[in-house]
Amino acid sequence: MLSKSCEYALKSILYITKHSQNLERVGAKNISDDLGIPYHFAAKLLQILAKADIISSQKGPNGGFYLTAENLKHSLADVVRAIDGNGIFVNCIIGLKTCSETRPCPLHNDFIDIKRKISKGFEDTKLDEFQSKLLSGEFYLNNLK
Amino acid sequence: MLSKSCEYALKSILYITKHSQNLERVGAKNISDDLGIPYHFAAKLLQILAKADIISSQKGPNGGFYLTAENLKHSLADVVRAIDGNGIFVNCIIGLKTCSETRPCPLHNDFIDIKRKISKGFEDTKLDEFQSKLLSGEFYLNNLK
DNA sequence: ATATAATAAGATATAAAAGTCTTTTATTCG
DNA sequence: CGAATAAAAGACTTTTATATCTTATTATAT
Repeated sequence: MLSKSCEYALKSILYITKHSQNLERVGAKNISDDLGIPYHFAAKLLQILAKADIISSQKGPNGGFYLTAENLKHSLADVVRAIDGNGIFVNCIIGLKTCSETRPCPLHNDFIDIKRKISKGFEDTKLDEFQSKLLSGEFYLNNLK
Repeated sequence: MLSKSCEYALKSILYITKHSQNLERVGAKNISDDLGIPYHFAAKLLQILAKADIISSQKGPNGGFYLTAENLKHSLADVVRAIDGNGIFVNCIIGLKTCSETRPCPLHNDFIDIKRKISKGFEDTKLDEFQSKLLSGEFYLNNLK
């Protein structure tokens, strides 16, 4: 469904959303340790997200990743697009490049609605609305604790 | 979303469904040529499907792959399960092994319905009901013609 | 018997994804 | 200023998925 990289990126941004209120910074090390993502791998993904303006970063002591009001307006779909591209939202289910409304594959009609639902699922989840939900603590982000 | 192998398998079974009425046989060569799947790769996938009793096969001259009434009762979900497993239907969207109803990840509730829809999409498409639809000819199975 | 075509196994190649390591740059703070 | 910190950047390796090819076996039709 999603690449491992994308899963990691989503977990990471959920982690930052939860652990960074009012511009508080979270280090790549914490993210990597708590979520069980290899450090350098996490760092790379965070850099991509920062470059795409989905998260903010600060170098140096007490530096780390954080979310501005602007950042918090992003949806999870933005994260998916930054890492995996938007194939999952638009590509033909059996991988036909020429599949379209006017030249549909046999499964096209059965899956347009499903793809719309997937799209909506990621699009509707904006980080700011999500933050309070995350803080409630009834959700789990890793496999260990 | 689906692995390339799974896309190929779905295309192949749709091809057989369309080109094999009443136990008529379709060669792996035809499938491979018409769908643009490397011959030996297609053959391997078809063997998996045959072993899983999703399609039937016949060796020797005029042999090939075909669908019995029994085979035609299968859904596309069976094909997906035979090739990719059922992860797409049940796995956590961010890959948490411990994600469940009682220990949900932050996205769990947003995606249970979507996963159900995906499941239903593949499950509802039984080959027999599908055959007439395919024969109408308003659907396309390859990128070329 | 011979030709056909699936079945099977395995060698090899290529590409993409995942993971690791090292160096550079920006920033804070003593 | 200089040392420490932490992100940025990019090179590199490993692993996994995909693809290609070879060779041999088995079943079946004519």
